[in-house]
Amino acid sequence: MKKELRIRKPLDFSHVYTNGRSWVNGLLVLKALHVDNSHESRFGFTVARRTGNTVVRNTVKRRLRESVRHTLVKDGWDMIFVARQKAAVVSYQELRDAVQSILSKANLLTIDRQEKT
RNA sequence: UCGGUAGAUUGGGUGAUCGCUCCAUGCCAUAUGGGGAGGAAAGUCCGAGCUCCACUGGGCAGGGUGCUGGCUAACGGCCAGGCGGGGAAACCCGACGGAAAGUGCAACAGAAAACAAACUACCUCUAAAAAGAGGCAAAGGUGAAAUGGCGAGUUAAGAGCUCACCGCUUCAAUGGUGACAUUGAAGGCAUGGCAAACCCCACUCGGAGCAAGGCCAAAUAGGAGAACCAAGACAGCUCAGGUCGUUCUCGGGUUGGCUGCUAGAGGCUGCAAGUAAUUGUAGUCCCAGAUAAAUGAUCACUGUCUCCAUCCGGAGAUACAGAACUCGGCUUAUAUAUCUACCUUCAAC
RNA sequence: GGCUCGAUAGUUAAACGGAUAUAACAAGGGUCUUCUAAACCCUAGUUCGAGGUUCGAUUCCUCGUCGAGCUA
Repeated sequence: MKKELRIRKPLDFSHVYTNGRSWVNGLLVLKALHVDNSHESRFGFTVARRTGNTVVRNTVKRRLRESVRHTLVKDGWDMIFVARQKAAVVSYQELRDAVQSILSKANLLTIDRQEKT
């Protein structure tokens, strides 16, 4: 995922947390805020310290990033995925299904659900 | 062999597709090539480099280390040795200076807990006995710890009171750079324990940390007037000295980027010096640089181990853990697998 | 990233190296009461974990675990 597509500033994070809508799943929490349709959507990932040690947390983040990369989403949103504690245990496949289901619940997927190549 | 001890290494591999990040080259919507976690990257327990602040003198505190010799940039690290303890042995462990400078502490028990004393006893005298006076500290019991140990002599009974051996202290000689060891002589029990209690002695330590520090951009009035060294700061406290300034009146704003940043007390191989830690020298290599955090995801084949199965094969597991300025150590966590050297109480051959 | 602290009943705290680890509140049981409250009595700690010093450790030292605070 390119640097421009990641949410990087603490100000942006707190902005989404306070003003964005949220959806919940068994594994994930999604916070999203509509900004502007002109540019692509940006993503942030949060894994709490109690989830596990650094290796586990990094692995969860990488899997989340990878599964979002393989999913087509609408433009113009800032989204933050917060991993819950169960997300450290499950496999990549389950995590990816969770990401897709929570995005469809939020109605942020494009109609064509095919993977990017 | 089993079992054990010490040290070292390893920390799965190959390929495909799709990505992330840094560097180089060319081109500027991108392409090609190359690099991309560890032995502990961890804990932040020590030490150093590097950067800024302080660096004028005096006084008083405070921290650290603690057998000896060496290594090192330095160390609380390492190597070698001494002493003490543990083990049958290989080997392992040790905050291992000072208690004859001073102060303090030792609950309960016990007669008595540190400087002298005497509860039950033992002996002598007065005496029928009880009791009293004196001698003594061998035996008893208490306790974590009890005034050298053991044997003999002496004695009213006993006792380093005397003697032999052992221990202790002092002195001398020899060996060793030294810690210390060995030998000899003398003393005649003085000098109990605790310093991870205060403390004394020797050596040593300025403070803060890459969010250090530097540059740029943005923003802004980086200012104006009055008074004073009274208070404050200059990084333990204090005195003197110096510097910054401080107080009152009027009046504000920022949290981005670049750099530091990776060629170093560097790695690997050989040779030489040294018991070793380590050092010297020759050749060769360039080996992460992110900043809400890169080093990944999926698939195939395969290595190792476990279980199931007559076989073909199948299922499961594959540790601890993620760089954040950089090194040298220490400590802690760690599935396995491999190699080298050594030991022999018991058991088997 | 760096620095500095702390951990004791369920909670908040106390403790001179020597008590059966103390107090308040909470919880449970009992006494009292027709019942409840109040009052009184009783119960419950691996002193965060592992080592060491010491005759003896909550206390002193070392290592670890967890939790706070400060620092731009």
